[in-house]
Amino acid sequence: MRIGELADAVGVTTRTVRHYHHQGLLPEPERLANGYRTYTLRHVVVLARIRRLTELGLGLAEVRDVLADEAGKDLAEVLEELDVDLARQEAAIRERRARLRALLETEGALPPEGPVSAELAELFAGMGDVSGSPMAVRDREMLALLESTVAPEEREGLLAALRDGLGSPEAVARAHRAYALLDELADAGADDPRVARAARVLAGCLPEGLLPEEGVVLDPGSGSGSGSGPGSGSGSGFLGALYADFAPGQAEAIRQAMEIASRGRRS
Amino acid sequence: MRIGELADAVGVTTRTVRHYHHQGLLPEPERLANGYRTYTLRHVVVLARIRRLTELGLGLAEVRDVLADEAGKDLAEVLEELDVDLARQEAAIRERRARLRALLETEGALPPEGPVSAELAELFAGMGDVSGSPMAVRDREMLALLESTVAPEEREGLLAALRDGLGSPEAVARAHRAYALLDELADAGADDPRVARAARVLAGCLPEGLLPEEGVVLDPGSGSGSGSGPGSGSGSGFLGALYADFAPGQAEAIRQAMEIASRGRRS
DNA sequence: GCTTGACCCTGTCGCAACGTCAACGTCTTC
DNA sequence: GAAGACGTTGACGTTGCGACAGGGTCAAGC
Repeated sequence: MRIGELADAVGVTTRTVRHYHHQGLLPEPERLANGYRTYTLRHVVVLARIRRLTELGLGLAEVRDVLADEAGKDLAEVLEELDVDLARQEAAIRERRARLRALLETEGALPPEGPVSAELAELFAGMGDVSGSPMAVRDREMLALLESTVAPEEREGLLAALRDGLGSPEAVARAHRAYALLDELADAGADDPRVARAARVLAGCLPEGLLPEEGVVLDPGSGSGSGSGPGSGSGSGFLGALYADFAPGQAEAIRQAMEIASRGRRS
Repeated sequence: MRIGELADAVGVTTRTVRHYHHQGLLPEPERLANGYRTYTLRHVVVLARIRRLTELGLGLAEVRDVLADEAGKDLAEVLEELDVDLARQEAAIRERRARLRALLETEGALPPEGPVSAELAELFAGMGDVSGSPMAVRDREMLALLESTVAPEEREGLLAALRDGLGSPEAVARAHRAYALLDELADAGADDPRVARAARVLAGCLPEGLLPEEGVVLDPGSGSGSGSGPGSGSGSGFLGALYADFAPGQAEAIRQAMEIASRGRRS
């Protein structure tokens, strides 16, 4: 038998056969004078065994081990752990599919800020179209980001805080006003006279639990979230980038708003 | 923000970030005088979006397309076909796991000739331990091979034929006798006087439907199985290798047995 | 001023299981 | 003697990074 016949007999390509030779799975057969490999029935049997194993999902290295150990016994072990592995993969795929279906079935879960959870999509929908307000767009991006980076148990708190802050039509209207005022500060300095008013309106929108000092961690990736030191200002890291992304007037308004809100909480 | 901070914020490695740069998924940010990349909030947002997409199972190329198209619309299409793809993967894994469990739960399905179906394992078990007979061992290997290479609809016929030929204790005993006689011919020539007797006993074991002229195709991989020409003897291909693997006396006995069996069928 | 350690840079190899040329020899057949 | 189907070795491409190698840069402590 030559290589093509062997390959046909077992239903693989000649490339595969040669690959198995190269990997030491299938012994190299005798060669004819012209260099052609000549296979025997033994090779067909072994190749078919290799295929049965690979089709179960074993890697070639595992197949080699199984073949070398010349015993059916620890094949069982390999298959057991393979089953565990496949179970994990299956679970992973199912979870992905579940999320996929949730995304596809939820109206509004797919737009520009990328896929978000059904819950967040609902909150976004409640705010209506915000494409006219850069601040609102940025905010939605931030929320999408936070949702995906925050630990699962904190995620629920985040969503609760948002529902708290956007639950009523009046709250939504307040939020829109705040966004509008901040948008107006797009090229204002920190000392702009409009800053104070924007800060006051914004403070009225900040839901409890979203202040950086407590509740939901605003700095994804900071892990256990130990206090980031006193007066962690705008120097570095995520919060730094957050503030750096705002115009000076906007940043100032936000800082003031947070101060107002946290004073309100203390009282 | 520097690359490590960005990576921490989104929960990936710096290597991943650089990889995304290289693949054009994430735009290269400004560089500091020392060559360090300095990221902004925009990059965090985009990186998080990339992650959300990859975690759904999208490939980087698809993510790039989705990001470039700057629309949520055909994201839905991509996700739809991704779902189809995942469904196929999930089905494949489930089937493998089903086969795995069948193997692990079937006593005797794993020994030396490799994993075989539960049905075939049962037939093997019915024959008892054959490790003392090279012919029987070879035969089992052949059957394992055939089972795995034959088309599914022919497989049932093969198993039926085997059950037919090994169904009764007497049939099994006959088979053992035939194996023993063939084993004795291991180094006999084609003209050995014992050949005729072995052929007669063997002919009594051959189940109908296993003769090469009809029924189950003995040549796996020959596909539609058009007649392999007149007098397809021992020249080439699978059947050639099959006969080449026997000692001359054995091959002759088998040939005679098949002739006897097919004469018996014609009458 | 020097070391140490924690960062950053670019570039390359490795991984799994083959597919896919490339460039060439060989066998058969018309 | 030329075509067409086969065989040979060898090398690169695929996916999403991990793991080096072989360097700079920067802050802190001696």
